[in-house]
Amino acid sequence: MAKFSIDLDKAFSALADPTRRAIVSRLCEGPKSVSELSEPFDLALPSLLKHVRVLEESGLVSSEKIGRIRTCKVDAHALQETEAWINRHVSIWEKRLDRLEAHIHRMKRKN
Amino acid sequence: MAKFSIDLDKAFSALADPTRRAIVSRLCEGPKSVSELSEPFDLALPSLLKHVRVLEESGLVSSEKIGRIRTCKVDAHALQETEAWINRHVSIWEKRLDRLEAHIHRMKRKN
DNA sequence: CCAATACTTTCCCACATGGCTAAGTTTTCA
DNA sequence: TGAAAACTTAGCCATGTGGGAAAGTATTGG
Repeated sequence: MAKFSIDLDKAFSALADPTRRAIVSRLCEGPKSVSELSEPFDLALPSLLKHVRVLEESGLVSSEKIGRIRTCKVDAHALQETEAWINRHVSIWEKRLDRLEAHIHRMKRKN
Repeated sequence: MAKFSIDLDKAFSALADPTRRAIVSRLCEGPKSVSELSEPFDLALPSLLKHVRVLEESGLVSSEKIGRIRTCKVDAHALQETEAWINRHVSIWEKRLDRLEAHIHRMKRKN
């Protein structure tokens, strides 16, 4: 099976921070420069930039610098992969939950 | 709107650790005691216990101590809530991605 | 060509996290 | 009752994370 091109550890921990979830949400509205991105946050630029770097490392966001402006955008491909993984994982959980419930049911019968 | 009873920050950061994802997976097979849980891991008991505590704080796992044995299990309710949130969020992302793609499409036309 | 703009780098700090060992505590069983 | 089992607590350590200020580096626009 093909290896994941996204890293779950990195994806989950990237999304564990509310500021970063907000950044992803804003970028879903359309690409933005670093300073545009920083507007709604009460954060110094270097701090915001760190969040952007974390999101880039996770593969959820990508950016390109043209002239003096770095434009950031959501990486549609990575998002779709994340979504695909989530769907798969949720279905695994569902199956296991069914088993768990069946197990609990059996236990109750025995009492 | 009703407040979430699970905390996204905590849920995501709980799942960001591979050991904790493995614990959740094992618990999906059925409830387990702390020492049963620890078997496949090369971890001292207190370290494993810390992971369990993190999962409990996130609401994904619950446990009960009877006698000297603490039995841990996946919290089906919290899992379903997490799943529900994920589904909702993915659909928000999809809508926004559509908008993003439409935006890119418009940009391309202008060139 | 020089000032303003837009990052970027380089530190620094406080606190959280993940690991450990050692020393409890509480139950259970012989 | 007294040792073994199953956690639990306390404390230590190294590393990672999220925040900042200050100074540096390109790129413009006038």
